[in-house]
Amino acid sequence: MVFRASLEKKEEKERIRAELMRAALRLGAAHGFASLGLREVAREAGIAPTSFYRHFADMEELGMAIIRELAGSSLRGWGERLGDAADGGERLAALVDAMLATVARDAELARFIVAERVGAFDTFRALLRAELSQLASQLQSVFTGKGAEPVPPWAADAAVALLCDGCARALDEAKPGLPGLRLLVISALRRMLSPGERP
Amino acid sequence: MVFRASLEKKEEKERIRAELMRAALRLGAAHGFASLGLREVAREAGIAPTSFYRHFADMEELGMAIIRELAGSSLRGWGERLGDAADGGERLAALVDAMLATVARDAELARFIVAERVGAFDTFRALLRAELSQLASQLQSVFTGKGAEPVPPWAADAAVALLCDGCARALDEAKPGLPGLRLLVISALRRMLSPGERP
DNA sequence: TGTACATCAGTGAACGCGCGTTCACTGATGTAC
DNA sequence: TGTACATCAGTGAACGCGCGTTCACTGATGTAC
Repeated sequence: MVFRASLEKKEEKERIRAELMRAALRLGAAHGFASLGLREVAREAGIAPTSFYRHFADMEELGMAIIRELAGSSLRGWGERLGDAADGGERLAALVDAMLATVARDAELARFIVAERVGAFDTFRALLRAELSQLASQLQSVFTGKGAEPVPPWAADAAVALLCDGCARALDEAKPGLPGLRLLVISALRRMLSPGERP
Repeated sequence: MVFRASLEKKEEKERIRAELMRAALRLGAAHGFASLGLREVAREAGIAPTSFYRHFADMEELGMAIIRELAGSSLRGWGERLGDAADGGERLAALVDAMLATVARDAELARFIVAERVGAFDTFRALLRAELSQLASQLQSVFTGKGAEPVPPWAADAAVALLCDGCARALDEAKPGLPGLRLLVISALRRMLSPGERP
């Protein structure tokens, strides 16, 4: 009973903390994260402005939590999908599908990732670069293992950049389910990662 | 005399207008364009807050002017350098050098371009996409003309994305003159645009 | 078991401050005749 | 040439408003004994 009550209290705090992150993503997708105010986010999350401080010291700390927790788990999910598939072609398709699934399921988070990756906030760029470099490492090892010619690190980095660009383009598509973009991104990734392959 | 005086007055207005754009780029590089206020920009430009309205209706209009005038002319410059060089390898080097020259000469503008290309402001994204798609068209025609295999449009778009990613990476480099990045970007562009070439 | 105390998430009042915008005004320059 | 008027970039005062932050408080939950 004591443990249960304790869990409920901590869960409630965690719920509000998550709500603050969601509120920031929701508002940030519309006007940009940099333009958000603490009061604006608290209002959207349904709490008093002063309660914000029970969870984060300021907006920058909130943004860092979004990157480490929400963006990080999404990007790690992409990497896992990459390892699941069987051969090279399927692996790239699985990776792109994971990316497109994030766009479909959580467009606000996807916008945050592609925007802050190159935005004005140094801290956010550094954290996202660290997350994305892990994906590049996975790409490199997965695609080097099978073929003759090893994938150079710069090609893996370029592939990640192409994936993020595809993510940004998917966010701007009028019809989200349009299959054209999916194939274009897969083609670009294949060209970058397996330049020696010819049909 | 009448014409000369008229020119001087218009030149002075143009000078302040340009100063407003520069001030916005300077401040935006530090905190993000979306976070900028009209008063903050006017202060940085050395004019009274109310004078801002003599040039732009609001911050969005200022941003659109930055894209159309400053960013547009820089990007058109990249495309011109692309046409100048002789063969394929030199052309890519010239393009990347033009991009790196923009980073060196005007890092604030470069940051604005790469950030707003994928930022939260729909208007800015659309305008920048239009500018960059011209560069993609030039890439496609230049690299299709010479070889056997035509460059598909998606590869030209991907090359532009790689160039912008290289621009963002150059902005984050501690040592700006470091030649390593230049070669990496050229390699990625070559792989994307001439997949059939083998030494 | 009950009692007394500690912890801590959420709150409302209050603060000083900078914001975007309006308005009427100044003064230099351009135009008409 | 001079004179009278129009234009218009820049300005300072003023407005109401939302901001970030502080503070002391409430009340539910956890802990000690």
